[in-house]
Amino acid sequence: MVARYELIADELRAEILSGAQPVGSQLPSESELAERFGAARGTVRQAVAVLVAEGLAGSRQGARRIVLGAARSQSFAELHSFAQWARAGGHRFGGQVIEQRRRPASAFESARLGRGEVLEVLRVRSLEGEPVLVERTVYAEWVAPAVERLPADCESVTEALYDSIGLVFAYGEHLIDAVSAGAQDAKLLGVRRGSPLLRQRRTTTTHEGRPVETSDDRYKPGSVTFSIRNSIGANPLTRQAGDLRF
Amino acid sequence: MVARYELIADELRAEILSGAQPVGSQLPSESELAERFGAARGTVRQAVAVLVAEGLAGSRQGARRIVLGAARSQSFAELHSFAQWARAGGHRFGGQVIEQRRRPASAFESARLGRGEVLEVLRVRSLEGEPVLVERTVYAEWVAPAVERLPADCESVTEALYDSIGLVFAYGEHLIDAVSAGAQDAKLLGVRRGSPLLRQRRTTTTHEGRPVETSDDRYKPGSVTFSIRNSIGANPLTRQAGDLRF
DNA sequence: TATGAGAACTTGTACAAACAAGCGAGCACC
DNA sequence: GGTGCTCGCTTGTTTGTACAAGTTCTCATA
Repeated sequence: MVARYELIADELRAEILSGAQPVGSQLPSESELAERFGAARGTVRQAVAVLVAEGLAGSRQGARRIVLGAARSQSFAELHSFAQWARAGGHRFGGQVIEQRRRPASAFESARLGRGEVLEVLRVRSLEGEPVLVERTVYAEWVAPAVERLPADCESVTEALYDSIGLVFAYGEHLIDAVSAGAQDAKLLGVRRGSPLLRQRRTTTTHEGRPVETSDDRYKPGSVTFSIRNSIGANPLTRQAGDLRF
Repeated sequence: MVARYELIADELRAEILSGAQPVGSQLPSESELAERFGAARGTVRQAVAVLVAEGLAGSRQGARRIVLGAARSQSFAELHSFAQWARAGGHRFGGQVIEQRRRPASAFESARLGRGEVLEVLRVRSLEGEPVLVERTVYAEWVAPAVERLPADCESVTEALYDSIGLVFAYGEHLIDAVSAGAQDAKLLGVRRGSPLLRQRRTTTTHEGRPVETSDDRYKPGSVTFSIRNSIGANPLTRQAGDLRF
């Protein structure tokens, strides 16, 4: 069942994206929307809260909400899965496993994924036929068998794991910085050694908080950009002093 | 006045950060918390929603909320202002204007900041005595006079502008990618030309949605990392195909 | 021992009502 | 003409209630 406030949010979002509510304009008041949709004010509030969280609208006490932007933001799945992101954007994409092996977990890894063996996989993902991303993923022992059963050119690991063992990636933590390309990175991405790469290190867990994987993803510059919209009172991105530990 | 749910959120957050609620543990149910704080369930719900939005806790229907992480996330001010961020982290920091001049707005800039002249400022920010950030900021015409009045070694531009003209930065959009250091970047940051830099391009607006500035900030690698935590149903960071237009 | 139904618990959605607090326009006054 | 105040509008906070929907554990049954 889809919630009422989601439907209302969808409708309002569509108006913003279509330009019916241009950037800079004021949204109708909560009471007006409540009347229009025949819903309680609380429900409408939840709906507009969605838009505010997406960065489409801005809100402050006493004044009407204003439209801040008209760009669609992505779902968790699209952020997590290269394949789902690329597909949603209408891009041509692919993937290929370069190397894959089991090994004992390092101290750092066992702190995140649990003790025992881990499965390390090196993949290259391409966009529009060009390699843009080197993915070094380390899977926890309990998912390793399922990952090993995947074909080397598996398009979407996320979807394949869901289909095979019902695994759902639910939470992620991401660290973003820049590094210079190592010899292997350079070769795989077709850039010079030492050229800049955008690095995204992530750890993903299931609903229950059980860690599934950590990954070191390196993007060729110019291929991908991360984007966030924030406001006073609501912002998710943080900046950390780098300590160069890993 | 501070809202009740904020106080409750503060208390719960403190418990998580202190380790009284370790990562992976379950939070008390809403009814338990409601009783403990003598508040309605709705109020408690708002409080835990804050923690979920901060990425500290995870939530799904039917199951108890679990603690996901124990790292403090930052306020908007800390993300926006280098000075406030550095101060909150207890770092030694500084800043210095290298160059500053007015010029007509480019087509790209007048689309964001409005027509007319703009003020371009080149700053270097340092952390623990070392230069870590080159900031190329372009201010809209209406804030230019206030910016020009600032001293060259102004520590916090954000705070100074608030004090002098009551300007509040309320909304921001951020694009993050990696670039290689140009000759000027390299000289100012003390790195080799071509070495990787983490770039954050941002546009900031006031409460009313009026654009104030756009900036191109370049961080020395290893000095600063961006971090976000996300989940199914709530994630603010997006990935964009790079089009190298600017 | 496994399986399935069920009950208890927990979070999600929706409505209604009331008051607090901030904003902005309009108006009176100097 | 400008200044300051008031009033209406709008969003923010809080409480209470009811039901929907998903999870987890227990217990009876095959």
